[in-house]
Amino acid sequence: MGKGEKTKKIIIETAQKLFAEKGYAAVTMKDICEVCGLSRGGLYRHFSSTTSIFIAILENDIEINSEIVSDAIKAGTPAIRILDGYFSEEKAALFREDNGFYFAVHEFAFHVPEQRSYFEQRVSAAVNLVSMILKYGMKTGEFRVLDVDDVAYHILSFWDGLKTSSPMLTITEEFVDRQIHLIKELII
Amino acid sequence: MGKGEKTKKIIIETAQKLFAEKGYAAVTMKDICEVCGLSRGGLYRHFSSTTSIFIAILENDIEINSEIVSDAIKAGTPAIRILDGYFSEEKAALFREDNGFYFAVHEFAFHVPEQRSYFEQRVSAAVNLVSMILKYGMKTGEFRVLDVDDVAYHILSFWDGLKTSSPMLTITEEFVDRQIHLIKELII
Amino acid sequence: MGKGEKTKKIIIETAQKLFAEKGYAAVTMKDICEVCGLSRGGLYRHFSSTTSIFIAILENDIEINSEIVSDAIKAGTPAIRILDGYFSEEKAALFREDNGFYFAVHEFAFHVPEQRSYFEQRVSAAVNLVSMILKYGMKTGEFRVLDVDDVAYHILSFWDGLKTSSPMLTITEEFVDRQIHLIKELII
Amino acid sequence: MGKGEKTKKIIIETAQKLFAEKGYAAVTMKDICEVCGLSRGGLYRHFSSTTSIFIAILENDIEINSEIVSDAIKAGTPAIRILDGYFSEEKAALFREDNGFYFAVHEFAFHVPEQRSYFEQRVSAAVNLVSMILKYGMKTGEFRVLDVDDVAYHILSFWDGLKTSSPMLTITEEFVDRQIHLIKELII
DNA sequence: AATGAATGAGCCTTCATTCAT
DNA sequence: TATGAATGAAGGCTCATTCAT
Repeated sequence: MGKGEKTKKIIIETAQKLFAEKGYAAVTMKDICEVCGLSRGGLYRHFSSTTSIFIAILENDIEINSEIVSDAIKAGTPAIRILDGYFSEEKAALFREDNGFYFAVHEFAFHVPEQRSYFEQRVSAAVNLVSMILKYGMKTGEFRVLDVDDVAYHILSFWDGLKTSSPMLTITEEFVDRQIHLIKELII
Repeated sequence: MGKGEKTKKIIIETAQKLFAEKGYAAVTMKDICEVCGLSRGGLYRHFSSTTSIFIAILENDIEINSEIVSDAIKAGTPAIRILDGYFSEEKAALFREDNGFYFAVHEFAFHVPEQRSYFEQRVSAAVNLVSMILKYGMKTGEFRVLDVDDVAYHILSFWDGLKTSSPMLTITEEFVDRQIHLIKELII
Repeated sequence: MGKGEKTKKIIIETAQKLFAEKGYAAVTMKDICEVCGLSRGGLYRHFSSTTSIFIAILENDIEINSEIVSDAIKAGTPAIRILDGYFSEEKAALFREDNGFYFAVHEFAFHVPEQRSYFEQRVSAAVNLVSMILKYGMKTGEFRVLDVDDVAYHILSFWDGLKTSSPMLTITEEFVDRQIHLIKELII
Repeated sequence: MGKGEKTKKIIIETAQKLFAEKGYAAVTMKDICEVCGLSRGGLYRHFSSTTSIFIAILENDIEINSEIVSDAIKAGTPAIRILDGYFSEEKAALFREDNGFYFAVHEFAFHVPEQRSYFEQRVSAAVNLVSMILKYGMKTGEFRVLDVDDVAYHILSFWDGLKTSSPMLTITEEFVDRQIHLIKELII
């Protein structure tokens, strides 16, 4: 990896933390310079705007959950186990310190309409993931839902609401566990 | 209402539309001057920052649903009818043009931590409202839920996710109707 | 004249001197702030670029020679006298301290192609002026030229060359007088 | 010619076109890097500023007209023929695409006073050239002028005005031919 | 109450210039 | 010789904020 690539990687990783902390709109190029320990000109050599940095973060931040899930399905893991895995990851995300990045993604999509495709991709990827698990659970006879896609979207939307608000609310683990329990009742 | 009060009202109403359109962070005092047709000094006579204007909007925007619901309960309206009313209002909000204001409220809460109480109040008021309906439905025997508060929060979080993302996604009426149907199955 | 108008006038007049001194391309908004004793924001309230300031100067700098000449013609002043008057003004311009403004106008026309109309107007106005004098002199029998327009353009081009180079060369009064004498021989 | 010399030559030639197109003041080292296909460091190895590059261009661009003219005189070519040759070269320059370089030279002289000697040399070389032709024409009895130097400077100044403005004005060949004709009448 | 002129701070952006490789 | 990463200074531009009118 060349020197330029290394710097780019540092920028992407450091900036992501900053966006998680301050949201999308409040971050300036100057802020990013500071946290990266780079001069103005040095940062501009690699990125010309916060928008382009954010896009680079999104491209770098592709979730690989999908593979984990399809591998588990191939391996014959019980659907409920896979679902639990998914839920515990989502739960963990709620309590991670970079918890605010999820909100920043929403803010980015709101403020930069021409880049909404990234947002839409994330949403549909997530819906597909949940759908995949549900369909598999239907096949194994573990789950019983009326319309897989609707339920998948419902679950997604629920998590979305929770994750978007979590930086602003005090949420306890027990509370999240009860919510997870509730969803599981809905589909079993 | 004195002239000052009138101007204040105009500012609050006009600015709310602007926040709905551009979100919280992107709106400047200058923007508000322009849409209100006021000069800089004129606006500052009434408000000293976008934050204070946003707070005034929030205070002005207190939802009166609560009364409608409690009145309906007193009147002995079937719980399912009340719930349907609530849902159709939420649905309507998704397709209103000021659809983005809901997102702006989240942005405000994220960026102005010291004012999160407004956000928390809104959330808890909404949870209480749904709780009230659910409890009433339990009493009338129309609904059957395990834990009223958990379900209320679940429903809230679902709507929250939907409303927060709706400005960025294309959502159809049929889709929302199916989601509402799904929730109703969950509690009946 | 309102306060804004006054400030605008000050900017136009002060900036013209600066352009005369430094040329068009080398002048920055910051420079103009400094010479005008205005803050950045204060200057930007009135003009958004050096280009717009330069245009305002050009609009303000319309030469009124044309009227002087036509008045003189109406009054029956000998053509040679009118021509002498024109030449002595041009000569004076060569030795004035704002001598460089003429070059700045050329620079402006070169660097801002979309605004060349101002340059073309100046050139054709000047040609017309000289033409007018020559035609009058032909009528009074004082001058004898083959083609009035060609000679007018020739004279203009000569002065243009002199004026454009004068800030960079050391030119003496005697030299200019001899050149004027030469032109007069050409047309008499 | 070593590799360094070759690169230097490329820079000088490529940069001259750029100066002809954009003038002196608007060209940056970065621009020159780009048109030369050189990196920043690569360019700086040879030249340390746009000024030094411009000077190198001027040194490289010494006109050899003088020799052509003196050779023609030695060969006994009629003065009018030599003058015509000079004029047609000047005319050609007006319609060449690097037409703007002449203006760039003026700009350079205006903005870099400490290097005006190059400008002065060019002017006096040109005056001398025309003087030489005129004197020769006087000797052969072809021309009749009062003061050779004054007329030479007059002619020069006329061309200078034309060449300096030509990038900004639309000039036709017929127009230039008529102007040349006019000058010839002046001296014959 | 309201206007709009002015200030000054702060971010954006582009370069000239240097330097390790 | 040449590359391209990095610095830092300079100028552009926008705003929040104040103030005389």
